[in-house]
Parts: sequence; C-alpha cells; structure tokens
Amino acid sequence: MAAHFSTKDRILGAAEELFAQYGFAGTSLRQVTSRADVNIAAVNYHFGSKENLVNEVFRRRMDEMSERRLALLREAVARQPGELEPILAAFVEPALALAQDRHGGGAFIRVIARAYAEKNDGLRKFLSDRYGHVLREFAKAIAVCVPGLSKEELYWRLDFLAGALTYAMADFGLIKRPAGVSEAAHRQRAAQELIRFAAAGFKS
Amino acid sequence: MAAHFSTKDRILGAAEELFAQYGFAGTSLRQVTSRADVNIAAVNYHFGSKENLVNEVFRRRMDEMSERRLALLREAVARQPGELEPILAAFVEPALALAQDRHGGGAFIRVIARAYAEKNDGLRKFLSDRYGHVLREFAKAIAVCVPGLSKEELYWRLDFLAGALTYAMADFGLIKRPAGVSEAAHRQRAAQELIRFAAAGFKS
DNA sequence: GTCTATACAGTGATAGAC
DNA sequence: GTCTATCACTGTATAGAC
Repeated sequence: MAAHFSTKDRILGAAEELFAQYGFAGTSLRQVTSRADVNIAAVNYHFGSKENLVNEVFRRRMDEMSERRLALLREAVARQPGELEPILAAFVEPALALAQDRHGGGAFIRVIARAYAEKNDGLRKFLSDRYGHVLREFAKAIAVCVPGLSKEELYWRLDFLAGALTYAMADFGLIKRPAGVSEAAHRQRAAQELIRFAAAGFKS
Repeated sequence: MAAHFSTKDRILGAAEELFAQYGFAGTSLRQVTSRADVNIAAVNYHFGSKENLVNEVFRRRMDEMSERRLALLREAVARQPGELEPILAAFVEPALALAQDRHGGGAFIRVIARAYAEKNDGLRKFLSDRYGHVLREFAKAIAVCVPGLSKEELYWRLDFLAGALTYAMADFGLIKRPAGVSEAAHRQRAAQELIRFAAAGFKS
C-alpha cells in the first residue's frame, strides 16, 4: 500500500503543490492532471469539480491542524490550569506552523481567503459544521481563565483573534520578515506578539 | 455632464454591482459589458485587463475610505489628545461602514481577500504605495498615546488590528448578526467591541 | 481616440465508448 | 475506472470603422 499511490492520491498531491505555488485561478486542471500523469477527465470522475478538489486539499490539512490544536489545548489546561496564554498559544501556533509549511501551506491559507472573497456560504457552513467544536472547546477553556466575560463578548474576541491570526498567516501586514531572520524565528515572534496582544484584549 | 455617463463609467458601475453580487470569478466580462450595454472589447481598451478593472473599482472606494479615516483621525487628535480609543475608532469605523455599503461594499472586501488568496505582490505593492501614509499617520498618533511601545511592537499590533478588522468586515466569524438587530446597530457593536479589545492590546 | 466585429487559445465539464 | 472527443464559455488580442 505505502509504495503505491492511487490516481486519486496522485491528483491530490499534484494539486496541493500547484495550488500552493500558483493559486487556484492560476492552476488549471490540465496542469494538475499532467503533473499527476493522469487523464483530465479523472479529476471530475474522482472529485466532481475543481472546487471540490480544492476543498479536499484543504480538508486534509485542516483536520491535522484541528487535532494539533486540541491536543495542545488539553496539554495547556492540564499543565497550567487557569492560565490564558498557553491556551492562546495552542490556538495560534498550529495555524502559523501550517501556514509556513512548504507543501500546501500556501494552498491552505488561500482556501480561507477564498471563502472570504466569494460569499461562499457552502464552504462557510462546511467549516462551522466540521470545526465548530474546536472553537467551542477553546471558548470553554478561555471562559475559565476570564470568568467575568459574557459569552457574547467571548465570541467577539475569539473572532478578533482568528482574524488577526489569519492576517498573520497570510503574511499580509506591514511587518515583513527581515532578511537575517529565519522563517521559524519570525513565526515564533509573530506568535508571541499575537498571544500577548490577544491576552490583554481578552482580559480587558 | 451629470446626466451623461461615459462608456468607461458605465463599465465601472456595472462591474461594481456584479462583482459585489457574484464575486470576481463569478462575473464574466461579457456579463459586465452586457449590463453596461457596451462592446466586450471596450473593457480591454479602457482597462487593459479584467484584473485592472477590478483594481480600479477597488481604488475608487479605498480612496474615499482613506480620506475619511484621516479626517476622523485629525478630529480625534484635536478633540481628545492623548486618548487611544478615538484614534482606533477613526481607523475602524470607516472600514466597517464601507463593508456594509450596499453598492460595492461586498466587492471591496473581496479585493482585499483576493490579495491574500493570490500571492499578488503587485496589488500588495499598490496598497502600500498608495495607502501606506495613512497607516503611518495612525502609527504616529498611537505612539503618542502608548509611549512605552517600540516601533516594531506598534506595527505588529497595527497588523493584528487590521486583521481583526478585515475579518469583521467580511462578517466571517462566529458572530452572526441576530435577526432583530439592524445592520447599522450590529456594525456599531462590532466597532465598539473591537476598539475595546484592541485598546487593551495596545496598552499591554 | 473611441468603439466594434471577430477570432483565438485555453478553460472546466460531460457524454459515451472501452 | 479510465479514456477520447466535444461542448459552451472564458479573457484577451487585433484589424479596421467612425
């Protein structure tokens, strides 16, 4: 099994690389199938549409990241109960790490941005159905640390954190990684700054 | 003059409406030119490409918003010197108002999201060249309110604010506008919550 | 300059043979 | 499951009319 890749897997692999490098619009299905050494019609047979292929590439990564977030969250709550910062770190770091992953990190952040860019309610519903429980877990854990906060305020602030994090993942802001600093170090810095910023926000 | 619209203006108007409603990918140039009652080739004659047309639609709105931000900033600094919250309000409110504008607000937020989604360095450079001075003005004003902050920390936090704001503009998070609340009221609430969150973050 | 008719290469998708 | 052939449609380019 391990040495052999099915047509479907080859398509997914090629799509992940090409999407990350050239974006969705910039990648044609013919490029994907050519790299995967597969016939053009195989994409629609296995995935139904280009959009579905995009979502599938995305889902694989998102599942991993959600698992990692929850694992770190459990660890944080067990080791440092009542402390907010480790919880925020559990939320932030897997996302930043994924965004920097060379194989597909670019594609990942692009799917999120695309969900903004199109008013794609289907994708939004998919996200909230499949990963809503992760956010609820974090909300519960944060509520313990900041007991004065109303549920509404808590969710507003989680949204703000998610937004700031998404921006940071896309490397979109004013802050550019200086030439002398490694990607990993820059990411570490971003995480640290964001956690501090958000912690103050949650506690206000 | 006022009663007559040139071919170029008609294209811009039609594009703004269609982009806001169906997104970019979802709008073909033939739809645009058909609504504007103009020949398909006119788009490339006046704008060079679809991408350029998108950017032009965007620039008109962004210019207005930047003016409004700077006006409110001057007002805030003059009336309540040394106070952080009014400065943040001057940054946040014009953006949220624009995002909710029925005529083209949706298109506006989509352009930003698209700049994320594609690694569109051209658009990024355009943004920083044309609107970088606005951010620098805000940075200067905030630095007066939070004198302990290093320049680097200040810019990190401005990025986080911009990210959270973008998310809120796209109406993307967990928080949905409840049925009984008007759009204007919901926006007011979002602004108020974000300002409070960010103010605490900047002061930390 | 402004605009039009037309053509072009490339796209995602699909029907039907094997 | 996989292929070929074909479809309607896309953004773009150009030659030429006014």
